[in-house]
Amino acid sequence: MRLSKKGEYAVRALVEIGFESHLRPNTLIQISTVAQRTNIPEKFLEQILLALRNGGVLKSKRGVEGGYSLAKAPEDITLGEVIRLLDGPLAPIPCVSISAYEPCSCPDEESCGLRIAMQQVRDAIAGILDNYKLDRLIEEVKKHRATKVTEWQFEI
Amino acid sequence: MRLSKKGEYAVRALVEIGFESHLRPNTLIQISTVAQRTNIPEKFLEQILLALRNGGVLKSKRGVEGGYSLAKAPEDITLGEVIRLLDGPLAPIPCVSISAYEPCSCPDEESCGLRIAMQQVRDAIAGILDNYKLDRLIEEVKKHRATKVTEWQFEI
DNA sequence: TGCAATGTCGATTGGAACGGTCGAGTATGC
DNA sequence: GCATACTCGACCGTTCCAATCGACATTGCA
Repeated sequence: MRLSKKGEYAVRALVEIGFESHLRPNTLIQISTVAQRTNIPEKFLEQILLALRNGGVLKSKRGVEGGYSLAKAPEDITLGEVIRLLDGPLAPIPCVSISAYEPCSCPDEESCGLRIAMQQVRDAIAGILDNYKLDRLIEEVKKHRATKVTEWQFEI
Repeated sequence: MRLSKKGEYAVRALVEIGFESHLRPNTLIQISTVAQRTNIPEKFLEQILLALRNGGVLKSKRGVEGGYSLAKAPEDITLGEVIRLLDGPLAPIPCVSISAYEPCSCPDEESCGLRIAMQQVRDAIAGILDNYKLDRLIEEVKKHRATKVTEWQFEI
């Protein structure tokens, strides 16, 4: 029941990007900057941000003074959306997935007890992650960094 | 957020074994029989049942007329226990795991928004799976098979 | 006692997924 | 036309997964 590094990094990067555009609206932030601040390998982060861009969560601009910014408001980006984009369906087993259903090998799907249990797990996970919006995470970071903004300012 | 085949098979096999000892108390059931009825590759099932045995969920008897049976009452076996035995911790990321905590690479764990969200997911998953007992699954199968017991009887 | 049936266990394998890197290509602004 | 950035595809080592094989230990029974 693990979240992959890609999913983890994606959320962390998005929070950083969202936080930046909260501080300085209408500015772009570069991959290298995000990588430094979040502790994520730069080249790996690259393909994650690209996937987020193709998924419509980020937008980018090339060339000098280029970079990334959110493609929509933080309150319109859910964790569920982000994680699905990088890790695939949330459902623990394909036979309870809505977006990517596939029959399982069990002799009788209807009477499969595991399926009923996993349906509940799926609903619980989706219920949390699809209602967890990016703005909530950014708020959390904002609150926390405000207290140590003086030390933090000089770290760059 | 996937459940492995091992975890999936483990639960399905346990339901079958539990169902058998409900029908015919005090009898043992062999790996080969379970494999046939559940559609699980026999040799793979072998190492799963072994793990369950070492985890105290099953007990076995060797030799002719040997086989497996539950080591405790179905109402004392939870899905959480079984899945943890074969798939490790339920937590999506190690930094929210209780049984296998490990710090994550993020710069500030305390203000990490992802961590807070994942903590909720962890609690939700554990809340469901640790309260889902094997007897509930067996009951489900019993109810369902009762209606077609006549056809089913001659399949063996 | 000896054999066949059965469970136990370790080693191995093929393949996919994961985590990560490299280098060439392309758009942009000055 | 050059520096700066994103884009894209190939690659690589490791780990994990699902599954298999073969050897061995134990037991029941003739």
